[in-house]
Amino acid sequence: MSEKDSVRTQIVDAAKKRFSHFGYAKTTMAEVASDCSMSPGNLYRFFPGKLDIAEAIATEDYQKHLELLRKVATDPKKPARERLYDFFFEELRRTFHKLEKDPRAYEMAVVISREKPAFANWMLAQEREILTALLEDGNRLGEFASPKPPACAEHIQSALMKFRYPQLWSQLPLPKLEEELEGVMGLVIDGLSPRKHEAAA
Amino acid sequence: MSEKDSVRTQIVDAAKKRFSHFGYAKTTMAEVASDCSMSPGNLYRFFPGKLDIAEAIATEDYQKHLELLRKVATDPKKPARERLYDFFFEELRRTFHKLEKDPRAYEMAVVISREKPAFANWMLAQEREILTALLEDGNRLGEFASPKPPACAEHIQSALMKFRYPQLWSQLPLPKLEEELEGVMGLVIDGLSPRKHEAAA
DNA sequence: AGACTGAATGATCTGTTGATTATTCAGAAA
DNA sequence: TTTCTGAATAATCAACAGATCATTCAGTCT
Repeated sequence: MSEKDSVRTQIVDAAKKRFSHFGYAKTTMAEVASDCSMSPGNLYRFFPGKLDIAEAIATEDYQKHLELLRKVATDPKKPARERLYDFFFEELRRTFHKLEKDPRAYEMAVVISREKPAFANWMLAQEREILTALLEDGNRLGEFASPKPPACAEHIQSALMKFRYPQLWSQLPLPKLEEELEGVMGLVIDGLSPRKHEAAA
Repeated sequence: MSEKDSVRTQIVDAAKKRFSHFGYAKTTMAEVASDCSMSPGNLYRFFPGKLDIAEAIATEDYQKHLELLRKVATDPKKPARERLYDFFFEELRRTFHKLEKDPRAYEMAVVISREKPAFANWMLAQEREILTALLEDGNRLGEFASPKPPACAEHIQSALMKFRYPQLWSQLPLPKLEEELEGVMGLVIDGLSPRKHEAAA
């Protein structure tokens, strides 16, 4: 199976080069196969289809991002509230830069989320797991008072949806988006209701 | 000028019938003109183009919705918090029903928001005005503690963006959406942070 | 003059034809 | 037997022609 895995990564690497250079639509399976010195038919022994190669690339890339998010969410030097901010700012900045300057990445994002909606759901679920742990941690530290962290994580994701696909919603520049994210997170964390005394920092 | 206005409404009415019966794309200016017993060219003395007729229809329709929202937001029998809930539930339900059962309305919404992005901004701004007044009222009643109502209204709109275009984001059924809206609004109003004492109802 | 018409214009849509290309699979190679 | 090939298939895409339609405007009517 290690043999198979190595062929898989060879295919993924070849496809990655092609996709990022010429775009998803403009690269053919025959080209990827030829880059790997194999026949087009052989690709299908490793992937069900072209789209699944793209998904493998996206998954690999997203895993790196997830690792960073996990690091941000568990930084022992910072209070939970700050980690929550960092989490979503990291999210916004990554997406923005990735889609802003790289039309190839944008193309792939569009194709994958159209043809593989489950992938987007999987990403949300991955992050929700991190978020849930962060909320539980915040509860433990007395910084948050969230009765049902998993549901709450979902609500936070809903509230910040706009910042997850920044260029889909608005053509706002990054600084403006950051300003708005700041404001919305302030609401989510502190709410509209008055406090009788200052909340714990 | 009253003469002109009456012709305008005649045109809008004819277009409304055609659009809702056959769809925006499938009705021609010639048909609308003929329904009004006038030549196609004459339409352009009253509207710059076809899209502007659609915009006039949408505006008229939206005004009714706005009136209802204003009523909801200022209901003297209810606390501000409840009015805020009602406001966004009303918004969600209207959009959902309108776009759900009427593919013509959906088509027009798509066309207008693609070709006239300013229109969507105008709608947001209208609602933001109502929302700002509601927040100020809530502050006055001691129910809210919003330092800058106009900015805060914007943030609330951002957080609830997902519920403004329900079918664009998710294929969730209305009850699921309502449940989620409930959760997000809870967050926005009460926040994640603990309260030392119960907030004012 | 001012209100209107309707033919002319050019942009956009529709349907069709001929590639191109993802995917399959019968069979060759190992 | 298992691994791979590459021709065959079917789906999708690109380009083009013709038709349709939004928009304009020279000219008519009142």
